[in-house]
Amino acid sequence: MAKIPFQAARGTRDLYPEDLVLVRHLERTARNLARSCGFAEIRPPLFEETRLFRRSLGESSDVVDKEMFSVPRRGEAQGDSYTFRPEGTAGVARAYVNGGFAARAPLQKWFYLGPMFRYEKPQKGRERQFNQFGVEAFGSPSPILDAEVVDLAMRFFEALGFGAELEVRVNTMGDAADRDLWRARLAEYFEPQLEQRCADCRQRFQRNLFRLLDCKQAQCIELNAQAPRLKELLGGASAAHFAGFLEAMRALGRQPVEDAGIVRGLDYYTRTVFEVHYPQLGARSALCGGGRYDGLVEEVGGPPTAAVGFAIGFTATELALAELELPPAAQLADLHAELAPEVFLVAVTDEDRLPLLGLAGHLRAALGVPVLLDYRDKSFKAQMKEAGKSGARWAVLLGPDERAAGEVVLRDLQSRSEERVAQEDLAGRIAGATAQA
RNA sequence: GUGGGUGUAGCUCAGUUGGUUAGAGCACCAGAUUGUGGUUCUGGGGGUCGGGGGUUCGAGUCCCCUUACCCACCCCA
Repeated sequence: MAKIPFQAARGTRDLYPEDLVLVRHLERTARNLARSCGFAEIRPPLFEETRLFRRSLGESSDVVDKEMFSVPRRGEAQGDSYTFRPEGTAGVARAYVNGGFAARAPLQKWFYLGPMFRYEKPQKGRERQFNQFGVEAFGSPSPILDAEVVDLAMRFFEALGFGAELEVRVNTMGDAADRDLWRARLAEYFEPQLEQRCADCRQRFQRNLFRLLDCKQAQCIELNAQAPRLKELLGGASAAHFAGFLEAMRALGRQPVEDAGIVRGLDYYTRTVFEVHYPQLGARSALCGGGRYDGLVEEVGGPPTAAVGFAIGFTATELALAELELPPAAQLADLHAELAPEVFLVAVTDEDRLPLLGLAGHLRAALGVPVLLDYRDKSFKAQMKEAGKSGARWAVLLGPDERAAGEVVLRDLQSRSEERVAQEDLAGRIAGATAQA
């Protein structure tokens, strides 16, 4: 490859107009769906004080341990460093507290769209900057809310065209007390068998006990079969919550798959946790993760507040869509039509260029549609070529004859038919024809 | 952080056992007589063969280093 002085930073990519067609489609789908469920958009800053993430995600999480994009502060006292958000929940919870919602309007259902940052080694389906769609609902411990949140995630993928194989896997992490008990039991159970387990598991035993449960090594899977199950240690309130959640899911017509291996990587989860999978995609089938985090708001300085949410990564979603050949060709063509101009103005001679510029301004103001013309001194014929290639519906031709008569030639580039139209009637004529079609 | 693969025009790739001025398709630009597009034809611009070093009479082709990207592991969206 030729020597290029600069390139996009590792793990980042440029989204060109062509790429944004799909991104906007995802965002539009997310916005419409979220709004229909009563979620309002929120946009917290892209970076926060580092300690917010340390506190909320947990010191031992991989994200905090080695994946943070942090920048030192300068000249501002000895403040904490800043970190570009590796996920959305912590910042949204912080915003909830700062906005004083706990006191004035505790029930809030919010969603966000935007980039997240993790300092990881990039590979397929993983970037250092990636977009997420997430929702967070604060102020209710009701399992009905959990179910509605999960349902929203499912509907997002359904709206994009994912088929009936879409699957939601659920589990419960219990509350803090349940988890302490479970952690102790697991430690007792795992310790004597460490010798027989894989090296990764011996590492995990120190770092994050729960992760031993979703190890993929054959011998570890076997050993996990007899491991103490949280479900059996669950306190009454947590058990009732999980049962209520499953019931609400059924009321929504969902059949969640219970999977004790769903153990999310961040510390803040309590009770309900879930992932949306599309098994057809194999190893990369997880498209969405989320759950309840009743302790987080308090953790970041607010009053005890129940909350539940999820995050969907667009990188994985885009990969999955490509795999499934979605959106279908016809819809994709419609989406790409956004890039095409409506009208392309063509000058027959150089003397027609300035009058055409005036006409362009007039049409843009009157119609509010994209109107293009040539800026490269192309010949009349070349301009026609460009008009055709641009995907414009209409070509408007202006030559000396038309100029003398105060008219233009309006050509329909699809039907190849054309007519002469008075310049003052042009906008109305185009608007009329478009409305008819 | 660990391991593997790849790196030739904007894009997708050819380049024989190392041998003269490095090619194709697509894209781009311009023409194919007088004011009309998407097909076709002709012509054109564009590459220090990722970078550095070495072997050789001679390297895109062999060796070493380096860098970027990709893929897998870890972990996750």
